[in-house]
Amino acid sequence: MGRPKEFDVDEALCAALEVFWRHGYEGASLSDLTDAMGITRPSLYATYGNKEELFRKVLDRYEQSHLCFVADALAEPTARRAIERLLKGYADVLTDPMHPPGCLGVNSGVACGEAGSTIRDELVARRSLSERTLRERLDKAAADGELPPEEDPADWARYVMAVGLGMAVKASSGADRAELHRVADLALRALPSTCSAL
Amino acid sequence: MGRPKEFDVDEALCAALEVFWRHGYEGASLSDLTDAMGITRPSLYATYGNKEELFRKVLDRYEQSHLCFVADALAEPTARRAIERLLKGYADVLTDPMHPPGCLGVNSGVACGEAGSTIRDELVARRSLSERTLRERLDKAAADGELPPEEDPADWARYVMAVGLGMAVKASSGADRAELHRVADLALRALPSTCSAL
DNA sequence: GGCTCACTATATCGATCGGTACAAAACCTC
DNA sequence: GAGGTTTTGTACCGATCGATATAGTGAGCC
Repeated sequence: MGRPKEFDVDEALCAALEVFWRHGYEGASLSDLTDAMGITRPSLYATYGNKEELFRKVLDRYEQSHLCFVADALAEPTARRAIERLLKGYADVLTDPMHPPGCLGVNSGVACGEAGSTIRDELVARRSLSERTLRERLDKAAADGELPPEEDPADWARYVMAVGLGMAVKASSGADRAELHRVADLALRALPSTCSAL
Repeated sequence: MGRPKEFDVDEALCAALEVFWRHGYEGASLSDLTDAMGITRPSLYATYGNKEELFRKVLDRYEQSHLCFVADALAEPTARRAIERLLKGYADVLTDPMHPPGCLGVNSGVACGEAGSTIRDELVARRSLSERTLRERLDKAAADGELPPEEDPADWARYVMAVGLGMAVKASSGADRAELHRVADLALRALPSTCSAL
């Protein structure tokens, strides 16, 4: 019962994603958002809560629709293949002309004012979780003998994450897909030879 | 003639640097700045112009007082030593507990609203200049035979920059000095063996 | 001492920020 | 249709944004 919504909740969320992606969390104003989403301010609050909750919903959608390649990458049989697919897939997302350049999480969470500190913490936590997931994959590689015992999986996970984050900043600055793929190729050269043998 | 200033221009600039470094360009409000600088709003405008000009002055000071190690690093006799000193020195600055974590330029320039777009462009240009300077150092390495002819100095410069930028994001997220040094160590492993021989 | 000049402080500017109160409009059930 | 419920559009809230007008204050010069 009651009056039905005149807009598609998921479609509007997608429009909000575009705005947050381009301008970051604090850089995106409610006017920017409502304009892009094609809805009015009260509709936004009634449907998504407030700006912060909307951003969290956008984040979830972003991860499951643009970062979904991560799970497949980690499922690759070798650590080298996994890391390569991780970095190349990330490079593709960061420079896809269909979307704003760079990474939503990095664009929104590097620095902020007082208002965005909780969002910043949330993004730090999500990145930390990603690194942990990668480390666990590399733990497995170490157990399989793919990573020599003198190598620390945590160090390698941190290194791969750092390269990815750096690619994200470079993408925001205008780097294109080919450039980031070359970055990934050079980054892969650091892997121990026992990794590249497979 | 006239009434003398009651504050030290350079000291106040240093306080402004701290605020911008911590909160980014847009995240730092004029109230944050004047409070930290210990001066009133009209004094700020009379002395530094406006927020944007103040930030540019802060940027210049930042580069010459915290990024001054770059010139020394590039002057190292070998490319490997240069890159190592570049990354290690950068890691030290990013995690120096005397200052806010991360890089002023990265914290301020990844994403922004409408107001900060000219600042963003400026920061992109400065990073581009840094990468160009590094590439020219690697051109020399290639000419010296230190870098094999099949290796592209531009690719290596881009890779090193990406690693540095990634370390900056990780530092903003709480990574410490030792962690970033290990990232740098792994990044250095990618270098061709002809580089590491020296 | 008077004068000039640069700096300081208060108070405020219009614009925009995130967030809502209110009432008209559109749908359902009965 | 009538009543109840939800969404919509408008208009607005207090707070804060960057930026100033204006008046008062303190120093050097004649």
